[in-house]
Amino acid sequence: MSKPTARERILAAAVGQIAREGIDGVRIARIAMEARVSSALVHYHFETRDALLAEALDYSYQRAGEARIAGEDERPGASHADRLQSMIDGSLPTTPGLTEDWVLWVELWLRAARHPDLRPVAEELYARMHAWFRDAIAAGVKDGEFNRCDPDEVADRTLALIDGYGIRTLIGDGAIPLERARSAVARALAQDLGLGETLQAGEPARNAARAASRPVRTAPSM
Amino acid sequence: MSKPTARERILAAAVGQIAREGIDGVRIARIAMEARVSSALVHYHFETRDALLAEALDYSYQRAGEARIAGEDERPGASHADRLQSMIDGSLPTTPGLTEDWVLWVELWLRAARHPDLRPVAEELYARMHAWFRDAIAAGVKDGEFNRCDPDEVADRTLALIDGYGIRTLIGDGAIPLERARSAVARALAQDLGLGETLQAGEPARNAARAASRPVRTAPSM
DNA sequence: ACGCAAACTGATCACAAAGTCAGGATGGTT
DNA sequence: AACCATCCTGACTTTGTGATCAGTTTGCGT
Repeated sequence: MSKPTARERILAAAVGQIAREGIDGVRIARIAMEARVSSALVHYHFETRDALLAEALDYSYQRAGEARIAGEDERPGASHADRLQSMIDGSLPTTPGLTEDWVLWVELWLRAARHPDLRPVAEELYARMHAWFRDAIAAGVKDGEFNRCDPDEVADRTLALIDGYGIRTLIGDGAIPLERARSAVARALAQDLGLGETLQAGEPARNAARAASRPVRTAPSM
Repeated sequence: MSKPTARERILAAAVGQIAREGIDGVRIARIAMEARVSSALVHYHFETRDALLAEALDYSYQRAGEARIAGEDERPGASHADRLQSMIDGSLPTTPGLTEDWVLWVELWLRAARHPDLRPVAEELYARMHAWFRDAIAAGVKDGEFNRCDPDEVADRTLALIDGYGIRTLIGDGAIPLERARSAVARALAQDLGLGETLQAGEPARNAARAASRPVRTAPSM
């Protein structure tokens, strides 16, 4: 991967521009400039503007989803709680790269809301994330690290919280700082799983009976 | 309001088109057609396309936020839990009108993420929603209907859940049906407030001491 | 060295869409 | 009736941009 081909440069420029300017803001002349090629070459490699955008989005979604999951998937010594925490971190807009992914993700939401034919794309991405969380939670339950619960439901709720808090931080760190979003999601998940206040320093529940006798916390902390 | 002026028809057409086609998809020729005026008149009433769009969005956001809050605000006999529940219903895309509002809302997210100067607009809308939930929760706590908790934090979490589940249903009823989203948000909130499984048939906590000795539920229901 | 296909370019076309302008209709005031 | 301001229109100009095309360069197989 030392010398990216012109085609790859075009694709990369397209992805960057979609994130920065939005799908509708993409201009092939600008892509050409950014990739240091003539705009005619863009049309040589990609039939039409829409085809280029479709391929760029597909490429980006695929890459983002895989990187997120692959990165956190096979970690030998980590506890289930640790894996969940780092997956949450990798799912919130914690880095510039992830923020870019988020913007594309929101763009997909919007288009899917308007064009039903895009919904399968969005649903598949959701399904992948859901499956990851569901399996991680189920595994933790099976190993006695977490309380008994419905992994599907907890996974859904966690995804919703990630999306909700993620959006909020994306819009402006003023409203909800990233760190607060992180801990809020983690704490809610820890609560669902019967851990303490946090995923990281999780005092494992070991058995549901003990958890069942623990008093409910009166306030979600201050 | 029997005879909407041409200016109003133009504005209404703009709002509708933004929701249907997206901000970038708006064509003033089409707006003119829809409002049964010439496209020159659009430019007569609105300096420029951007000015029209800005006014249309502002109008729509203002209206949506106010309608949502005003509708659920002053209800005489309702319990705090009931008011929360109906506010949740009014905040999820439960009707075609609300779905349209949602699409505009997501569009604002996207733009605010890219253009920091739009963030105050988004943050103000969030602040309004947050304040409503915070106050409603605090009032319920004060009256002993809910458990003691940090209203600010519970409000934030509720908003995050609304956004997260709302998006999910917006994208396709296939993934998460609206009804499941509704109950999921309500159940999570009920849990935070120390109620039973649901907001509607809430068994009031009355005092925090009793709530503190209640066992944590082992599973978020099936 | 030759030939040939793939990669690439500058110039240009075609068209959609925002914005302008000169003037016509309408309704109110004196 | 005469006047004027507001509302409104059809026709036109301008611009930005996606797409095309004729032709040039590059690299590779024989």
